[in-house]
Amino acid sequence: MSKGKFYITTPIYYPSDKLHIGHTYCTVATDTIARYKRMCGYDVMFLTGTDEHGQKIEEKAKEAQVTPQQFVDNIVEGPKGVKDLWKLMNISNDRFIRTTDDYHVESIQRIFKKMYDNGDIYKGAYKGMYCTPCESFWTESQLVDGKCPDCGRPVRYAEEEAYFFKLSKYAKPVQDLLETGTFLEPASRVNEMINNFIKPGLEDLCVSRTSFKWGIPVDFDPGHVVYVWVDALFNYATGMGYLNDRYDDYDHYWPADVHMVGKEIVRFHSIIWPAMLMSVGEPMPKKVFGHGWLLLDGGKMSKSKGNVVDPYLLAERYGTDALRYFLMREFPLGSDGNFSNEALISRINTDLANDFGNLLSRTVSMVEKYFDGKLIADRESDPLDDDLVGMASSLRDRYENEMDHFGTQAAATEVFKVLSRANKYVDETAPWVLARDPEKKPRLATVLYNLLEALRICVVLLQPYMPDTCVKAFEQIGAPEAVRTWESASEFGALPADVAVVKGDTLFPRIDMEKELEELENLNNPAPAAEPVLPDVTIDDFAKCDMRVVKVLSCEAVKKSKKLLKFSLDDGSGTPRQILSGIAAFYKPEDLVGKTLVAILNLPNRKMMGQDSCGMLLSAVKEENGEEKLHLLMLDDAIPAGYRLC
RNA sequence: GGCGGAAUAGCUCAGUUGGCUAGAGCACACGGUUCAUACCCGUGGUGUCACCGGUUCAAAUCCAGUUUCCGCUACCA
Repeated sequence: MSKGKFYITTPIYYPSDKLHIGHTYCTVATDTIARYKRMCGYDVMFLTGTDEHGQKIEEKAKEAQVTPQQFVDNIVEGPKGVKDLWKLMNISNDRFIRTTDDYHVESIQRIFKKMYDNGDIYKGAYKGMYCTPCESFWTESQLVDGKCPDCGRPVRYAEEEAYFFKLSKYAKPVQDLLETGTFLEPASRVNEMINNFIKPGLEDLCVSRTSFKWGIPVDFDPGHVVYVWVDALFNYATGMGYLNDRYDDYDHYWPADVHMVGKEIVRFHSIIWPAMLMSVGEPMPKKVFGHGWLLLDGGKMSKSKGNVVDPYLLAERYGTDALRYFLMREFPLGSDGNFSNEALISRINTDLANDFGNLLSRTVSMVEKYFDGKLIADRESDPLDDDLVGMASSLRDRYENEMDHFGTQAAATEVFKVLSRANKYVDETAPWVLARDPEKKPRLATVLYNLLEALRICVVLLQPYMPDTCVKAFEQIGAPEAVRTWESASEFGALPADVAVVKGDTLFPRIDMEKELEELENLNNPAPAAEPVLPDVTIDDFAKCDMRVVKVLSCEAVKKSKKLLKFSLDDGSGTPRQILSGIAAFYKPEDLVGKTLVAILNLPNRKMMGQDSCGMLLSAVKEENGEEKLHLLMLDDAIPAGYRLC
């Protein structure tokens, strides 16, 4: 009965922080595909996990004053950790690999040795500019004014003994792999990889470090730890038992059918990973699929921007299935999508509550009302039925077509076209009119049966998206296990003729958009504790500040600086005063010319970017959503320059 | 700087190899309906298809150039 094996993976996530909606997106996408394949009858293996080594985690653990192992244990296994999140999102992974698992560590050591023995890993020197206090290497381009970008101290040229992987040796076969077939999708990424990396010449890859300890030791050379990408990428193989005894289905599942990855790591999966597999003589995965990102307001989600979206909050508020559906329906997998609360709620209301939930509700209600919950077996069909029956019968084919190319968005759209057609069918057939005439009972039963069947087929196909909701829907329309299958989705008429329904809870309650957006806003931005008022000062202290009204004579951006604007100001003295202000992110220089502002004049002069700044412009500042908001104090232009504030 | 992508309705986007009066969903307005979750059904579009040339019987689609945005990547006084 099995159509063969299907091995699919997510990237293994880096647990230096809690995961956000972006990680959730990737994992839900992989899960949806995995569930789809299982439903089709494939022997599916779905692997996800965490990539737990590296310097950053070592540092984070140090900050938190725990061991690195304790640190990652907490984020992976702890409350609201990675595993909890996947449980909440109803992720159906068959295995979960942690790169700190014993078997993985042993495998990696064997793999490293294997590549060393066959000459693809050799000892060399890692060269670069080194900052001793930070224990970090920097490339020339990372340096700021020739100094360490972290601490600003001088760096020196240094060499560190390290192992290298002969990536260059595999440039040609990797290029061939990328250029032939459909190894890397979307195809637009292929050119990016070839033009940016392969054509300019691949450099050998540094695969060991001595500057930190939190990693897998190179067992034949103490002091070296295996660098991330060897450690991380091979999880896809070690998780199946490659070179370890923990699992023994590597031969069965390898090569992977799809590695789902974010576009930021396409490079590692489409160049380095194949090269390393070639080195150890293993077959290539069949496909790497680079999905897009969820953007917020058109920009990348990032912790420093403070705009990460919390999947826990959304799933708990709207339900896991609603969130899953939204993520899969709103954007095509290959491109970026804009996430917004408004889009989420709108999608839930229109698709799930109005079209799907309400159709189920009205259909089941009518069967209860007109037939006491159990249809009679008599039938009377009508040409009015043909369109709906035809669409529902052929839905599986259109859906399959899309799903086989990761078209989760398009496949869901096809399903909803049928649901929408069914709503129209209710209107066309007007069952409430039929119900008034006892003679029309067979016709009425036919109409309601057709609706239940259309629903059933749609629900079968929605299972990969919304597993829990679909079970509830099946229960309501009285669909036994046998008619919840992939096979049954292509047969219109699989439900028993005298099917009995059971009205249940509303699947998706409608959400009041305005109210909800407001509440979300409050949840995400808990009214910040008003900044405490500073300790008292005396009137004399205040009087020491010489604050004056100034007029902007000219204003220009400071070259090479992202933040600074250079002002020439009329302070009433007759000589222009120069002040530099770090507000370029908030104002265009030309908009400020002629404005009336306030400056403190008696601050010590200060050099910025080599230029003098004589005083400081006053602004109103507040931090919102982790983002600084700033407004210059602007006064009535009627106030002349040089007036003092008191 | 190099390579790539994008620009279509108020919003989000479809539009395969050139071929009917350029489409969908959302939002909005009006009408219908009462089985249903204030839901559903119908009707409603004057869009310079970013701009400018060109090829063609015919261009949102192909070609050259321009602008803006984005991605990957490199680098520099």
